[in-house]
Amino acid sequence: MEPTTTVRDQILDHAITLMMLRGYNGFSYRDLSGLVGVKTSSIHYYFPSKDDLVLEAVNQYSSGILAALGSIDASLRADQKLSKYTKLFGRTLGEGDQICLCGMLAADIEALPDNVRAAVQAFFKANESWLAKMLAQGAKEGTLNVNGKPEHVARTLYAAYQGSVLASRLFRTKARLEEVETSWKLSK
Amino acid sequence: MEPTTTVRDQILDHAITLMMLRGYNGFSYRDLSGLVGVKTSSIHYYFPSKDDLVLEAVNQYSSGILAALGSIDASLRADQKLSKYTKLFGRTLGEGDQICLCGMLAADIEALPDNVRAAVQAFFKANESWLAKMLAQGAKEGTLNVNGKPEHVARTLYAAYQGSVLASRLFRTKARLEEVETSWKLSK
DNA sequence: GTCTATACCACGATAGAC
DNA sequence: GTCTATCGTGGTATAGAC
Repeated sequence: MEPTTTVRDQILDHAITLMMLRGYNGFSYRDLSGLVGVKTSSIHYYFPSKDDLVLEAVNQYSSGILAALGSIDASLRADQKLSKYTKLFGRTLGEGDQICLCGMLAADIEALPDNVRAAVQAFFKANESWLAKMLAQGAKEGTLNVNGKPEHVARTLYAAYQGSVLASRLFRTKARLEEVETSWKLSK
Repeated sequence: MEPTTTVRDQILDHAITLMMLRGYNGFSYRDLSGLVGVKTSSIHYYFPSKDDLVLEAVNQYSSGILAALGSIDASLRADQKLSKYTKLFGRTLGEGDQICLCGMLAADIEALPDNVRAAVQAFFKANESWLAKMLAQGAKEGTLNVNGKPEHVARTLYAAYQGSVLASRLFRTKARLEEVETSWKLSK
């Protein structure tokens, strides 16, 4: 028996993928119509406006990533957690042509309503707060290079990940993403 | 006597500003028409296609930034150079709503032709190579936190700047950009 | 070099039948 | 819930007069 997905979920999934590829202004209801196999008017039934669609896409994407973050074994060393985090970020790259949905929407943010901005901000903060805890642990263990307050360095580290996934796609190489990890790891 | 700017230069300048604000798909010939005061057909006279316009915009933007980079006093300490670099990046933020043109186009890269991708890559590499030299100097002086090979750390540092300018706009605070600097500076 | 006029297509969105 | 049909708008681009 074929695993069934609702039309609504298919729309949402394709919208996420397309936005990670081309951004908010780079995909259309027509694109989704072709991918899902329903007319654009049916998509408006589920998501009356494009802004509605984007907001729900961010929420779904965010839930998925944060759940994966939460399932990282808390008993690992900090440098091991950092490796897991890099892998997680690497997965968003897909075939090498996608970037983090929230990084992409941060680029498009001036065209988006406030509720989307708030959702993207929340995603950033959740990541930064997870990284801050990890850095604090790494500083204590002596496994990571933490030059400053953890919450402070965490924001820089997260920015480095967002920037690196952008550069990885630009140069078509995953290496740039992995370099972020090694720039924070201490080899004693 | 009024300082005169050619129509062509005005188009280019406004195109750069608009793209730093809303990206490649977020501005139109009509927008430029309103800002410069000529019809869209006149813009096509100077830049036959939008891709032509973008390519020239990148080249102009790149020249300006790299010239500013080149004019940073070579005799400064590395940590002082880093501060100058942060200021340079902060200037691109404008009223707080703009990001680096090449960072923005990196987000839109899948919709752009190869010659634009090459130009954006060249801009990234030029910045990274400047930062690598600065980091090498900082490691020798003991003024900067360089954990790894300079060329390697430089790519991470540049990614952190690109990511931070994105986050600065998202959260409407310049502080995030300035944090990058302090994450690499050593206070002895 | 700038204009008017226009072609042509893509877009988001809605009304209403089924 | 999905469709057909359509509306209005905005987009890039071109032809041709001035």
